[in-house]
Amino acid sequence: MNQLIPYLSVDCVVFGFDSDTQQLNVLVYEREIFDRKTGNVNLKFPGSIVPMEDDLDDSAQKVLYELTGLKNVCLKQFHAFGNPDRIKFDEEKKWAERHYGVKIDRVVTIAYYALIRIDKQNPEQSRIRDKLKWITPDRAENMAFDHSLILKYALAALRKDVLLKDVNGLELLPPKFTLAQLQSLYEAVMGSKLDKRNFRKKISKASYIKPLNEKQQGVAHKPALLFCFDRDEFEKSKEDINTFFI
Amino acid sequence: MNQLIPYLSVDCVVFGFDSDTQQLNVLVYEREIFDRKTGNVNLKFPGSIVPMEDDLDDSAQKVLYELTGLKNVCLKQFHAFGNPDRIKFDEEKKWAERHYGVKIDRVVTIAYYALIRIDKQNPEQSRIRDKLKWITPDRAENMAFDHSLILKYALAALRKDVLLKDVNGLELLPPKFTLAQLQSLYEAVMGSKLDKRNFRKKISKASYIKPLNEKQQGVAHKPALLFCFDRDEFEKSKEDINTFFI
DNA sequence: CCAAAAGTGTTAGCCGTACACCCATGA
DNA sequence: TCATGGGTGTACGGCTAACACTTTTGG
Repeated sequence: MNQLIPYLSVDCVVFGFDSDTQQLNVLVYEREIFDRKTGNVNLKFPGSIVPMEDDLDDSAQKVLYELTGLKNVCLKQFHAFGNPDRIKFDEEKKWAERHYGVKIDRVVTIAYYALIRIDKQNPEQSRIRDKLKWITPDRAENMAFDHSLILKYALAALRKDVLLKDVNGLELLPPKFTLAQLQSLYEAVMGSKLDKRNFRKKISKASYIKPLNEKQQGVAHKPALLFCFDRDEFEKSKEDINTFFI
Repeated sequence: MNQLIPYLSVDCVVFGFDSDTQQLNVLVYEREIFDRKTGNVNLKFPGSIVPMEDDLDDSAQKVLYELTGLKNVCLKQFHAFGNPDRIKFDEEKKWAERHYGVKIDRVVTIAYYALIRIDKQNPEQSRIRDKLKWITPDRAENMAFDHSLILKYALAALRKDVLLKDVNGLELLPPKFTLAQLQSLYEAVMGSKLDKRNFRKKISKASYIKPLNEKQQGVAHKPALLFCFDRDEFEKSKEDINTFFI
């Protein structure tokens, strides 16, 4: 028997920021199914079918928890993908059927992005599972289903949300960070270079980014002052946006 | 038999702008079902269940076409609403079942907003059906299902998209418009007052808003110069956004 | 003492903001 | 001639953008 209405799933584009390479990364799940070597057909974003009784946001949080052991992660729904042909091949359908144990012809997915810290010291991070790995967005062509498209949308949504402070990119940084890390994060998200002095002048006016009395340690150059992020001040500062771009 | 997976629907929040009252309006469908007089429980946004073989965006376009006779309307998906309890009452379920002819326990809806011109001269507008009416957002408390919440999200999404030029508010104005109309549109969308002279200075720098050699007629005051909107210039001008709000 | 990244100031032009009066038209 | 909304300019302060050298540390 074929299904009569589309299945519903959530998929999570998990962003991390690697301060060493100064690049955004995304967490992908590696399926070991096809031996076609074209592109990244074995890579997909982690997701799951939404059970009849579960809320969408809860489903997404659950996926994240199972992957990373993290709770209360910054998670944002950004688009629903519902092209009837988004599961392109029969073998994809079979994979999905094996994976979920139901017969599947069509799945509409609600996509979320999440911001987490890539933090090798953090014990919770060790829960990031086998079969999951970080890749950079430019290596994400030709993923399974329409997941390369989902990533494009996720990046655009992240950029938009950061521009309007709908989300805070600082979720991607460790609790104590340097201005250089912060700048390279903004550069990675916006996809453009910024002037160091002008950037610092601007940031010094942001009440929600606060200097600590603490410096970097063990670096072979002048140690940088560490800063932290004040969530409450950030929330307050959102109200000041009123000008529009012509 | 109860359903095993959620139904999927699209709902459309259709925005229009009334230049006379200088207010945003939304198009609502009036159900004549309940005689509870609490709030607007009989008002909902037009929508439909998504058939197994239809694309989400196409479904939304179809809903709009059936309502207004308009094609190629500016239409933007902004959020999926999937709380398992969003259809709150048994009588709501029964209404939905009568309306769609299937047994319904849960519906996840993908919400779109659309921008159309309220234009009494336009013959296509005459196709706006009985049972549909324009109301202002502040009169939309307590609508059916979670539609009051959907409206809040729609307004926020519209504001955000207009701020970032992801969408053009000018879709709400007639092809030839005055700067006063344009200003009151921006004020309505942003929810704030703007200074006339400063607004005009800003607009005069926007390459995509072009003066015509034509004036208002039949008004009991100095007739205003008419302007029009250049879609191509608008698309080009999007690239200039690179600064972020601190 | 060398390499590496941190940290810092000035200038010029542009943009946002605040503010008040005359003009063209139809009634 | 009056009521109505259209249309205009200026000055100030703050922001953006462009640009290069000194400082501190570990190796």
